[in-house]
Amino acid sequence: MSAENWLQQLQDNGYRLTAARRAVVFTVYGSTHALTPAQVYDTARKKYRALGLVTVYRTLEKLEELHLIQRVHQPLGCQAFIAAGIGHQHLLLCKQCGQVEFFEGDDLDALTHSIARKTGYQIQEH
Amino acid sequence: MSAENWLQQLQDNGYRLTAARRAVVFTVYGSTHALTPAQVYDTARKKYRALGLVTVYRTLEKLEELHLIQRVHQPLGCQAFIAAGIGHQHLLLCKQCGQVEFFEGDDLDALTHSIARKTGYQIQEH
DNA sequence: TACAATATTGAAAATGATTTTCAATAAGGA
DNA sequence: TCCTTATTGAAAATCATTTTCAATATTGTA
Repeated sequence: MSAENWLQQLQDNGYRLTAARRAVVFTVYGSTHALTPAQVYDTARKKYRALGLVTVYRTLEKLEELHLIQRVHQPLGCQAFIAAGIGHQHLLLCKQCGQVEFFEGDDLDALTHSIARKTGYQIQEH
Repeated sequence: MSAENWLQQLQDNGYRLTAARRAVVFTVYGSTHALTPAQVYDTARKKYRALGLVTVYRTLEKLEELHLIQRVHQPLGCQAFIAAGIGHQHLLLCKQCGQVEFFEGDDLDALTHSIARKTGYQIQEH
């Protein structure tokens, strides 16, 4: 999955391709770290100066909707985003406190079941 | 560990005992769910009407400092708190994205090691 | 290629949560 | 009881996010 592919998916879903969106897509796609909207803004503005912060928020919203990025919660400022679907991801979600944890790897099913058995957590999503 | 014990710890650490703090302590201590500052405010004000939201923030801050409560990240509004140290808790923390997950139970050590081995996550805290 | 319909834009204003400031008050040691 | 000083709540300030809106740019169609 390439950055161009993300743009293609935006277009396929009826969204227009603009310089602003390209800048945001290439920024988030190219990062290995979770980025806050402000960080995306700062970085993407190096590619496209006229970019507005509002547009960053709106584009991230759409990328999340298409499951191209994943929302992640930081200990402090909260709310950061990172490219989704890198590898095969497993997600543990606590329905009570809302915390999530996800792992990459292929043979974690037994593990998650084990955790569910031992702790009472239910595996809600996978 | 009782609510009175929390008050004692506040006092032992040089903090004064006030009606406002008592209301906050009893509220958070008595909840099995993670509560947002606003929720703590609403509930605690039933015990002590004159309570201010600002004081809730300040008291939560101190309780967290003393490790009596734990900050937890909600999917949406973020920032909620829950009593810490209920049972024997294990905490998984991802240093990259900042997400945490904690479990109760006693025999998860083997599990966390296993997870660490399989996923490359390092067990940072316990 | 030119046009027209309309999605998208950035700026500014609005909102909502959290933090800071400050003068009045209350806790707790002497 | 008195005195020092930590704590208080209200209001103002700050910061992130969302909404509003008129100007602009994209894309399908001719």
